[in-house]
Amino acid sequence: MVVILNMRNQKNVRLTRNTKEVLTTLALMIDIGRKNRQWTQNELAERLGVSRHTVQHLLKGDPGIAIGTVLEAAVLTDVPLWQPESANPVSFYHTVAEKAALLPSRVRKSKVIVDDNF
Amino acid sequence: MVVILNMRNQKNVRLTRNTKEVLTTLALMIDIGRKNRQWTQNELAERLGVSRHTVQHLLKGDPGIAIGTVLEAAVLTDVPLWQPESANPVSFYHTVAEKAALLPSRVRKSKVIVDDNF
DNA sequence: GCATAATGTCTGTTATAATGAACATTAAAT
DNA sequence: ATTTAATGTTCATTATAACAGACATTATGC
Repeated sequence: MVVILNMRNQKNVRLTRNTKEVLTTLALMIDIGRKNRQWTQNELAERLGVSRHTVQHLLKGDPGIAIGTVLEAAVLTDVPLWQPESANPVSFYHTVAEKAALLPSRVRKSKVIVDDNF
Repeated sequence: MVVILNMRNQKNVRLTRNTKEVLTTLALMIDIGRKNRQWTQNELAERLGVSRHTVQHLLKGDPGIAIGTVLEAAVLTDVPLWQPESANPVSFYHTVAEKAALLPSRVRKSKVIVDDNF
């Protein structure tokens, strides 16, 4: 017998070890950027337009924080996401968008494709 | 006179053009991974432990989705975050952690440092 | 060592993200 | 062309992220 209880919100989303690793690393990089810029948690909160309370959770790697807020923090503190250094985000987006355009708009179970080289 | 109204939640967090770009690119990459794996939105939702509704918002680049959910989706669909190909996540984390350990635990306004090379 | 600003931690409240369900639409396989 | 599964869209409800505020702790600059 399997009982699923309240499988509804972020708190109950099972996170892989990998995901936790990425999450804490990202938070750490943002905090490093913040310190290098000599910003207090309050200053970062103001720049983001959120409360200090939220920033603290963000810096701890809380999985429940809105992704928009976290990415904005990453951008403000110059944390590199994909592009190692060069390769501006816009052109990278277009590269991805072009790949996406080649795929069918829906998935329908029949043939099997396992290929995704970014 | 400056009026700040309801500057409280994710909906009101101003996002940079850059952040939006990153957000939609990430969502697109996840969707590509999903399709390559022949997963329906429902299947992805089940694997994530969230509703299909949430998955749809996630795939549209909704900034309000919990970052834990989005990163988990990225991991499940093999979307690379930082490391172009090699460099496993664990060692990368330690590299960042070591950098962080060298910084003071608090920020106090006096001298100015502007350096953050990841 | 001292002063104090920065950070840690807690609480009650509010806004909203996430949910489930239902129905409409549309693209892919036949 | 037809069938039907996948996706799009809406809605009321519920769980919780984010909030303000207050106080405790502690690291940093002096």
